[in-house]
Amino acid sequence: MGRVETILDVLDEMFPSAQCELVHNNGFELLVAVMLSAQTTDESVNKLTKSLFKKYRTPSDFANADLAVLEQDLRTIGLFRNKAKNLKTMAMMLLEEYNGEVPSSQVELEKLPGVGRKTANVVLSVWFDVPRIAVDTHVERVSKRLKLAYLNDSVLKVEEKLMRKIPMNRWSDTHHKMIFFGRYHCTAKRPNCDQCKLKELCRYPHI
DNA sequence: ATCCCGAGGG
DNA sequence: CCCTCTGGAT
Repeated sequence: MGRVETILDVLDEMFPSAQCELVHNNGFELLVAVMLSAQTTDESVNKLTKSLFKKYRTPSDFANADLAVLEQDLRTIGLFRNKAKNLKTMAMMLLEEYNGEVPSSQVELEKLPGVGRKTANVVLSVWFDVPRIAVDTHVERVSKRLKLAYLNDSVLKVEEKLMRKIPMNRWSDTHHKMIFFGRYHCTAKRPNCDQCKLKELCRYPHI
């Protein structure tokens, strides 16, 4: 059995139902939650959005918000000043250019402030069901440890290699399984190598 | 390459 | 104390 097949089998067995853990009720809430999740655990994001989405329900609510107030409402997560500014401007752009709707193309999404390739890929994949692999810190670390990419590959290079090696109809679920694997098992610090079924395929501790 | 930046874990 | 968390803009 090939390396990729082995990895997919083990991931299927470990996390049969991995999915997006950011709580959201619509595409706009998902976009906001993903923007908030940069350098922040989704647990912290969910704790925040639980109250945030009661106060800010629509793009208009963010667009019309006083920036200083919005900053204070985001104070419990990292990078809150950047995120407040980006959310307000993003919401204004949705109203002006997209009739208040979240655009469904990569190019349009990446025009929004604070939205880069990773965030756009998550929205496309999770909300619009477009096959994408969003490479975040977990996916990058796991991919490099399991030799699906070289250590000096950029995140874009990692994404290209994953798309080439993994069947397209497996991109979405495998992405989430790699997230879970990285978050709960193959952690950045002190990974659980003892009972890891992928130990033989791994270059750790050399990254 | 560097900055932004709070919460949680070890 | 230090490191990490589903990054993006400059």
